[in-house]
Amino acid sequence: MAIKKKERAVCEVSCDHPETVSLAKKELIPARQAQQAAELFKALGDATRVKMLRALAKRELCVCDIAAVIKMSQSAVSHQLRVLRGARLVKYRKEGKRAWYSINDRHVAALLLQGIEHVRHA
Amino acid sequence: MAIKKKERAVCEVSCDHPETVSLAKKELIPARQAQQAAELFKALGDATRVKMLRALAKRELCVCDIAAVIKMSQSAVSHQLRVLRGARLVKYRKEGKRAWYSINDRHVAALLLQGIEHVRHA
DNA sequence: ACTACATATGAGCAGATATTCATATATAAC
DNA sequence: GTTATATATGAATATCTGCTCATATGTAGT
Repeated sequence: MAIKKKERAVCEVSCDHPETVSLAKKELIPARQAQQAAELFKALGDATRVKMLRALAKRELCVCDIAAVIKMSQSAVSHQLRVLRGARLVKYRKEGKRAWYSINDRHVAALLLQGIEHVRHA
Repeated sequence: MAIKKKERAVCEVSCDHPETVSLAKKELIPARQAQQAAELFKALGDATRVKMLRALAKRELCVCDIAAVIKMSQSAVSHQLRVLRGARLVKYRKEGKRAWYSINDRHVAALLLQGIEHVRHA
């Protein structure tokens, strides 16, 4: 009974196809990788950030230029840039008062564009 | 004064580089596309869904098998499958009581794997 | 030192999200 | 029909997110 209760806590149904399930379990993505991939996609999963990244993929821009281009407040842009920095999707350099942002590398750009292309043809 | 207030509502700073900004504005991704791409990435932006999709990319699985593989409740899996269906990331067929799910197409699989590869080498 | 400006950040709030629990729906076996 | 099983879904809840507003930090010019 204790055992039955424990099993229920994990999975309350029992239609399992043992070989398939054990194979799939062996090939299951490690939790850490899944979490990191999810965080990457999550950082891409906001319309404001997609607009920003798409613009930054074309050219380096300073914060207030980004704000002007996508028509959002400087504060909102700055907060979102922090998210993008945290996910290593953008890099930046300081020049006097300005901070010039650009997309981090071509892999990020490729991923972004692939997502955009996918919805364009769907 | 009314005008100044309106401008502030859009962008309260004024360090714009006019040519760069107007170029970037011209190339700005349409709002609708940005929204759709964001929704696509958002659907990929959860560790549970990444695990599910990664498993479904390898083979077709029924709901309770998915639950067993990723060790989550049937209900939680079913709710997440709805999200994945909504984003057209998975397809399914009914066979008696069972629902067999698989990844929708190779573009989705490619996008997923590209994201996973990116975090693996980062 | 003082002012102006560009950017970053913390608090607060409104809306979204992921899970659990209970239940509904649908199919199959008896 | 009744019962068992597989899946779907609604409600409730706790957590997270994205924005605004106010303010802090840092740099340049006077």
